[in-house]
Amino acid sequence: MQTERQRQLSTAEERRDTVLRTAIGAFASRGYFGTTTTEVAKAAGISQAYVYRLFPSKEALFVAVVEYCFVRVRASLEGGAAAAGGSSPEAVLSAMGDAYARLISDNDLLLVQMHAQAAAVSEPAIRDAVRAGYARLVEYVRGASGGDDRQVQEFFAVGMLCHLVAAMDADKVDAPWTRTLTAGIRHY
Amino acid sequence: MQTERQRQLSTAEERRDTVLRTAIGAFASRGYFGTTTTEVAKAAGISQAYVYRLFPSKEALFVAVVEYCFVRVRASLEGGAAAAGGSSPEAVLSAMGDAYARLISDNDLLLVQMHAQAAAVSEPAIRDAVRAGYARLVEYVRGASGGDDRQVQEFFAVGMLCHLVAAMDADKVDAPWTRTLTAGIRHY
DNA sequence: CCAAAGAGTGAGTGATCGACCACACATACC
DNA sequence: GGTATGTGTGGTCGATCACTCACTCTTTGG
Repeated sequence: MQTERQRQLSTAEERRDTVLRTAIGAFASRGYFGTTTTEVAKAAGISQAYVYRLFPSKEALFVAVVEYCFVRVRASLEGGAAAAGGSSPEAVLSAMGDAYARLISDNDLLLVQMHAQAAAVSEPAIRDAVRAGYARLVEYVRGASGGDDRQVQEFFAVGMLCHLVAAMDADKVDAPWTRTLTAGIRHY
Repeated sequence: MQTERQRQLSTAEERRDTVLRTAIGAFASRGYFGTTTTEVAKAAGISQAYVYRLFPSKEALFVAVVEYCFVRVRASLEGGAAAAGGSSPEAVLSAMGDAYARLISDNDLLLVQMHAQAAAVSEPAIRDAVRAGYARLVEYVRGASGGDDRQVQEFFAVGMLCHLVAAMDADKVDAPWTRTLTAGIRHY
């Protein structure tokens, strides 16, 4: 029987995609400095040595993960904007916020963003990636929503507040101060 | 000549203070995971071994640094509130924001805060310190300003936006998106 | 069927990490 | 002066880090 032989090995391109997807979970808890390439390899189901076949360095790997996160965030905002149609800036921004809240109901994406910002201070390559990511994000939000500077700024300020809430797991604490910080922030 | 013999050795308490002050600069760029105890020791002018005489572990040291940062932030806000007298919530919050902006004109304090938030995800002791710090800060801002939930939340949201701006060194980039994010944010 | 190219790994490399100990020196107290 | 206590360091520990190399197995194409 001449059955169509199934491939056992993935192509390098497929593996790179797998690594990018799974590395988000690996980097989420301990960030760039605190996460080892062994942990990334384990999450992707490959050997640590092969990580270095797919990416030239840990830094390049992390930068690729960060860029991948920005792509997903942007795709999520596009979905939100599309759902809102061409209505008022307030409505579009609200729909975007809602889509973003759904995207990060699993916190990993958000945590990687936060760790990337922290690592951006000392690692120029990461800083460039974060800058480029936010540059595209800000301009996209401005264009798609039609909001003014103040509205766009508030949109990102609230997003940053989400980072703080998620990092502290403030949802788990029932107190006046957490209710103040999380007021009006959607959570799925 | 019986001159008053000068002490050559510091007391452990003085050394601990020195370490806390200087460790802010050490932890600022690479955070909890990325900063070595050797770097902390060098910044304080003592041997790495002695760091472990003064603090039981790297984690306990970092927690102490974070708590020290919160104390300084709170003192700064108190100064701002005092300068504003007992005027309207908006005026007090503005004065606090101004005092805070002066405090972090040197970015180290702000960067440590950001790194602490990031490390809080995986290190329970750090998370507790960050939670406690923000709990006190939120309640203090609420009480001293007399602002409502929305005003207090916005105060901290803008603060978080400051973190992002500082991490990316967005001031150094002259572009529409950086102007949007940094609009109205004081900087000394 | 065979050879070139690609996928994938075990077993390391030197360097560096957090932590620790034995020991030297300074101070305080009697 | 002597001794108990506190300040401070050099040297080193096992573990672990990012990264590399030699090698095996699979797939492709003629």
